[in-house]
Amino acid sequence: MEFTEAKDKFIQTWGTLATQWGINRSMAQLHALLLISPEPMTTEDVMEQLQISRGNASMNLRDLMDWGLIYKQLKAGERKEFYVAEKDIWKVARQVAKERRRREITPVVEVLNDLKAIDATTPEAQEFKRVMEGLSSVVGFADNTLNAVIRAEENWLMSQFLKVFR
Amino acid sequence: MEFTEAKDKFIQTWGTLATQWGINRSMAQLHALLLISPEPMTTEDVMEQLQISRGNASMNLRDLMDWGLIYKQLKAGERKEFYVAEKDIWKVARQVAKERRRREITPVVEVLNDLKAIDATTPEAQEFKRVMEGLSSVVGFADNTLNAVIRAEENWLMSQFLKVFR
DNA sequence: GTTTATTTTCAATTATTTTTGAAACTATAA
DNA sequence: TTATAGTTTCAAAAATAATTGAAAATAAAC
Repeated sequence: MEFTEAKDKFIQTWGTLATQWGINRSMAQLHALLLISPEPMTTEDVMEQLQISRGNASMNLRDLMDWGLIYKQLKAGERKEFYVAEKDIWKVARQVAKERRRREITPVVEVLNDLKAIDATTPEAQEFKRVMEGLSSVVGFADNTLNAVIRAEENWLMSQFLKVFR
Repeated sequence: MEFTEAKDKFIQTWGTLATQWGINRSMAQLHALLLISPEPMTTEDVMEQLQISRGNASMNLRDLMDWGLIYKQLKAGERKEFYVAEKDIWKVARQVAKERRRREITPVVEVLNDLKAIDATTPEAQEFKRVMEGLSSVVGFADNTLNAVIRAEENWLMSQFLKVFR
């Protein structure tokens, strides 16, 4: 396969995968592009490569910074801002795990805790409580797993352990 | 909190969470509703409870069956079809892990394998290859983790182990 | 066979999300 | 200070995804 073709396919594939996981395509494609770029890129660069507008680029670059996946870089004598992706791919994974946990899991854990506190008089309420308790444990498991990823660096053991389940 | 209120809050919360993970709201809400219902429900029942159309109900109930999260049930003497959710919450989790793996992870693994096979002549191509290899290992890790969940039943050890990282 | 109850399909509509682009803003340089 | 280069914002437009509803299909009952 041609390099240019491979690059396009990667950016495309990454964008599609992201969409299925609730992340918008431009954001994923920007990330993909910066990941494989050996050089820092300007807003102009990414706009041209992905054929997207300035506004779109600006907003999604900012979101990527909020997620801790890319950084702004200044070059001496240059007025423009350059962007570089975090290249340590495990750090990227940890960062994604961290953010999704914070934004999505934690709030749900709280709601579930509230919900399992109702008093179960009717059969419906009993069933409800049972389901809430079950979900709590599953969500708790997901939470632990994400934490395991987040702390994988400190826990060499973890990654070794998971290999067992190949 | 009132039971009816709790029920609504749960269905609402579940729908929102699902949206953030790329699953449509109706499907998630249908699932939530059936999960907490002690009795099998007809299409009419769910339409009324969630205030959605027949078409919407029909399509999403079918999707939920494709995901292996709910079952059709026939009642003697009744012409209508009844739906029940899989109530074993760990089975639900395994099923979701299984399906997402099959639909999303596996195809990406294949693409990445293709992409890391290009020959790296230019610095760009070298960087590209490096990133593809890194991503392969991360996606491989995700794959292993999902597999661990899928086989959790057989692997009591797994769940115990993850508790360490609480 | 026909009638009737129920489910499914899918084109059209509606809702939601994403993207655009130009104006407003910021900061550096002259 | 004013001009200039670059960035951000956000209302409007476009694209995408979800939902409706009525017609078609299916299947049980007669």
